[in-house]
Amino acid sequence: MARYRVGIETRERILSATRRLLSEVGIEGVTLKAITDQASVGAGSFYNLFGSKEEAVFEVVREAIEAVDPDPEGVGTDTLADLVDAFVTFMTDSSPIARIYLQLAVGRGLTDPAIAHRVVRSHQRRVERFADAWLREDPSLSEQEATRRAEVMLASLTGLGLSALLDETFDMRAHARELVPGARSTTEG
Amino acid sequence: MARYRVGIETRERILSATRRLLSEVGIEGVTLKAITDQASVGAGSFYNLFGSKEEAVFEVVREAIEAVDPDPEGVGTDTLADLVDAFVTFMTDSSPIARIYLQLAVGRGLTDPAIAHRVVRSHQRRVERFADAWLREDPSLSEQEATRRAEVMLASLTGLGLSALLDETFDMRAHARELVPGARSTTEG
DNA sequence: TCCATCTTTGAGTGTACGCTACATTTCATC
DNA sequence: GATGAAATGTAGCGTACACTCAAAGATGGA
Repeated sequence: MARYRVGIETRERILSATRRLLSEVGIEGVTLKAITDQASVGAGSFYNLFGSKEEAVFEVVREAIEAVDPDPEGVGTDTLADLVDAFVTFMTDSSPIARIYLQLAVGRGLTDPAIAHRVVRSHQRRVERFADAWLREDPSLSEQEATRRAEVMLASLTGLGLSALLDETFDMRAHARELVPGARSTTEG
Repeated sequence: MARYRVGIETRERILSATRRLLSEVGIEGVTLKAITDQASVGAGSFYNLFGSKEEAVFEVVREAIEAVDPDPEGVGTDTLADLVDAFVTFMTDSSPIARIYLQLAVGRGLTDPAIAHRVVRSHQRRVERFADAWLREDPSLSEQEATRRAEVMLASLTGLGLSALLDETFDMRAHARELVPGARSTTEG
């Protein structure tokens, strides 16, 4: 499937339409008709390239989950402030993808154990990364304590991100900055 | 509508069935047939008492949201620890309803501005309540600073709650306890 | 007991959905 | 330009859903 140039382009138009619909209308608004209309493609073409509607949705969602992770190259070197900053940027600048991610994690993850598992796994990877940064920040910490702090910090960031997505006037960056030790009450941009 | 005794009883059977379905099958499993079967009622009876399926679902969720707040009579007296405890209890003990609440707040709020507004409003009321508690805990705080801390605290609780709902092994209460100043590292139950 | 009013029933309506069948057109290769 | 594979558009299938309606039954004040 999708061996020729046009087929590949069509596939991308479909994914793009699906992504857009997911972020703007939510998972309930993603009907086959909506996708094919948005992509200017017939239903037959769709099923020539994807096995089911879910398959296209999953593809988009998979990309969204991966996009949460900040700059994979920086593993083991970035500071807490870097990680927090990357998370905030993801939530505010890439808000359509962030919306999809949260909608998926909450909307489907809470009922579908398979999705819940995926979300939890990627969450744990992020916790490890934050815990490492905590240890670098304060080497006297026990590994357990670092993990605990990472867990709370990520939970806070997720909650703040949720507020930001629901309320456009919410200044997520300012609040998030307060989570980083040593950065308290600084007003620098 | 529902002026006679039987009508009132039917209404309650329907709400009860809806509540049960919401918590056991999730919002997607709540079909009219499921509700009316579960309540042993014809579709016509349902529409004699409710204007739409959404109306019944909303009623159940509204009741659930009210249950989040600990003892509304105690406004202005409960401590931070009380408030945190009530939130944790809601998330862990009433987890089916908490699931629905989060699913609705996030799943719908992210796409429907009207719902987003409702969620933000009820969130702000809770923030005020937490801010008051912060001020009582530490009267030297400015109102602004108290609100800021309340905001972050609630975000953290929401995030931790999400983790708890996604991952059954997650100990939300232990993590939440660390958010309350002065409670650090205590292990008392 | 009567009877106006409230309540229940469930077959039926319209609609939206995911998906398929298939005839037609476009594409890459020779 | 002939060929076969790939890609496309459309009409429509079956299903599931929320919701309606007319007729029958239950209720309770007089």
